[in-house]
Parts: sequence; C-alpha cells; structure tokens
Amino acid sequence: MPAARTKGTRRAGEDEPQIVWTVPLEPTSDVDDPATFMSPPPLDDDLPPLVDPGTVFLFAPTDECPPASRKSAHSKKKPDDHIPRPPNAFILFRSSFIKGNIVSNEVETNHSTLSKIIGMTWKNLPETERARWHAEAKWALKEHKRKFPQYAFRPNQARGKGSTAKRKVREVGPKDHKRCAKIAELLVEGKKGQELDQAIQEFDKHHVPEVVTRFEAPLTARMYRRSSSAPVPDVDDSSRAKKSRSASTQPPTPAISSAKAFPLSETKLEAPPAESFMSSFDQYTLSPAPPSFDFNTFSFDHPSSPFSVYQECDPLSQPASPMATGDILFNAAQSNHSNLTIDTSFMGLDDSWSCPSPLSSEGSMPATPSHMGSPSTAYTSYSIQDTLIKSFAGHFSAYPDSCESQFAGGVYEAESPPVYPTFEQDSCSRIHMANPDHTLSAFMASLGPEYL
DNA sequence: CTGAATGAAAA
DNA sequence: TTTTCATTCAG
Repeated sequence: MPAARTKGTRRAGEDEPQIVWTVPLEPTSDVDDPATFMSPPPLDDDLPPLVDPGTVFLFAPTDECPPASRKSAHSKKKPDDHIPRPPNAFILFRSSFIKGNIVSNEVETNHSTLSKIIGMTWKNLPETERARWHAEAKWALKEHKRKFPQYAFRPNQARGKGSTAKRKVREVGPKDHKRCAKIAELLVEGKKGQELDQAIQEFDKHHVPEVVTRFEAPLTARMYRRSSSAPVPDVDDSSRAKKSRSASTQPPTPAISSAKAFPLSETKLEAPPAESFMSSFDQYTLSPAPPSFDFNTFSFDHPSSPFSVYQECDPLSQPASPMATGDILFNAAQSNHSNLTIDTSFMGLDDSWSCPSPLSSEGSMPATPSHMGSPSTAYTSYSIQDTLIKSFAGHFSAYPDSCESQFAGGVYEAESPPVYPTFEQDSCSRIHMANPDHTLSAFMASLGPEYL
C-alpha cells in the first residue's frame, strides 16, 4: 500500500509561469568527425575502462529546434505554474541518450532498464566527457536562476512522511544486470547503431539472463520480459516470436536514429538530411556539437609571450617551428585532425594547486584522470581543468554567438551557450583541448587583439 | 503513478 | 543523513 501519495499539490513555484524550454542553438556546423581523446598515458590498472583510442564524444550534444509543441505531454498533477527543477548533469545526459535513441528500441525499450544502462554508461564515461555534461548542467542552472530568480526547490515532505523508510526499499523489478553492463560497455567502446544492435543480439544469443529479484524468486521468461525488453532466451518461443515480429513485420530500423548522437565518420558518409545530425532535448538544447579534433596537431607553448605555438604533426615528429596564432586558428579550423595543446607548466599550477575538482561529484578522491604520475598529479590535472574551464567561462561573453531561447512562448536573450571545454593533461603539463575552435576564439580574444 | 539511474538541494 | 524531484515512458 503505497500510502497516500495523492496528487499532493506541490507548492514549488507559487506564481511561476509554466516553462517550456526550448533553446535553439545557433551556429553549429555539422562538423562531426570523430574526435579523439588523448591517448591515455599508461594507466595503472583497476581504472574504469579507458576508452579505445578511437572512441570519443559518445554523445556530442547537438542542437536543433525540437518540435516545440511536443512537450507538455503528461505534466500530471503539477500545478499549472509549476517550475521544474533544473536538470542535473546526469539527467541531461539521459535526456540526450534517450532522444538520440542510442540504444535502439529493438534492444531495449523499458525505461527502467534504460536508466540502468545509462547509469552504467555514465559511470564508464571518460571524465572529460562527463565534464561537458556538468558544464551543461551548470549552464542550465544559471539559466534557470536567470529565469526564475525567486525559485526555490521545495521538496514535498508530506509525501515521504507517513511511513519512514519505505521510499528506497522497493526495487522489485527483475533486471538483468549483466546485460545492462554489457550494453554500457559496448557503448563506451564506441559501438553504436546497427553495430551495437548486432553485438547485443549476439550477446543475447548466448547470454542467459541473470535476473536479480528481491526474494530470489524463480524467474519466468514472462516475468523477465516484463521489466526488460531483452529477448528471452529459448525458453519461451512465443515471446520470442513476439519480439521478432517487429523485425520481420516492420521495416528495418531507420539508421538515422542512432546516428544522431554518435556523429562518427562512418555514419555521416551518406549525407543525410540536415537534421539527422542534430539531436536535441525536448526542453534542453545543447550547444553546438564540439568540433572534432585530434590531439596531435597544435599546441601552445610558453617560451616567450604568453603563449607560443607550434605544431606537432604526430607524436614522433618534433615540434615544428612556431607559427602565428592566426595561422593556428586558420589551420585548426581547416584541419579535421588537429587539436590544441596548451603548455601550462609556466602557470605554476603544478603541485600547489591540488584541490579537488568540483567536476567530480564524489567528495572523495576522484577517479584518477588519465594520468599516472604522482598522486597529486591527478588532482593537479583536475585543478587545471577546472581552472581552464573557469577561465573560459569568464570569456564566454566574448563568444560571438549568443543564442536566443524561447521561454513560455516568449523569447529572451540567453547568454552564450556553454562551450565544452574538454581538456586532458599529458605528462608534460600540457593541456589538450578537444574543441578549440569554439573556445579558442574567445580565449584568444581575452588575451588581447594582438593574439587574434 | 511507478521504476530506474545520478545528483542538486533542502529538511 | 535522508528525501524529493529533475527526465522518460512502458507497464
């Protein structure tokens, strides 16, 4: 008896207008080559699976104007003027994930299970990539505050009141943890689209669903299917038939669906409709997808001026001669295989800056970033990332592309969309930046005209 | 309305 | 520390 969970009239936002967020982002070219993470320095061992060299921006946020009138579906019992909470990083990530149909309907449709998969994926996500979502959430929060200055989160205590601890103790749904983990693993490995589907189908062939029920009750195929849309092994032919029906009856899944959030090279060869490369949130639209860059080409160094630049064509070749910043920008914009590297050693950020990064939600020691070195190095890395992010954040206003956001039917001027500073520090204290072309102009602008 | 995830914010 | 509620939608 789920106790009185009535339509509790919440009193969150007393007089707020209903919000319908639509934040059409601006420019975004469909530059979506696979960006690459820095090849992680030799990692110790028990670290979360580092992504393969080729894998990367799993969920390049993209923009697109959602069919405005789509939301509002089931707002339930919320007062008409209810103001939803600002989304956190994970919620944003989840939204994007769902919207992008990363895991096809053939693989999983149950949202509880999807949440599980997404949660696992989230945890396996490279730190740099999660940082982008945190940045996004930060921005969303800022926007939320701007729009609803007097908003305050007021959780409804009345709801959980009655019985003390019944809130969290439910968990009854049989879930195939292994399968979820497998899917998450495939995702962070870069599997996507049909390739992903096939891999999972293959997995399902040999995998006997291990379902964990609260009371270890025997699991029937039917029960299993109730909470997971995973195909049932061989036990139940009828349910299998049911499952495959869609495959045979319906046309093959449109390939576009999964291409959205995985704008990797192979998916875009086909020159799909423009919108194919734009995924969006219903309410949240993200900044332009970070342009992809490899991490080999550019670097800032510190010899003389604030920054000096040289180009490194590949790990083997020694730094080429310094070149003008303008050239860098030019080349960076032209090359699909370039990244920026900033030597920060001169900034004196090395060991003295060991403070935990706000980017990691865990209060404890963050999982070591892609770096070996001394223990403090990890912290340093985070600190530098944070420093850079803040630094860039301070210059977002310089970013030429502001965007308009729609709100409650109206339109207001929003601050510049968040940029996704994706940094990695190498063993030489150099910061590698994944999306230089958006951040760089702002950053350089901040340095002064002489660097433009 | 619930579940399922993570996380921000409040009690 | 514990609880709500942000998203999403099948069940």
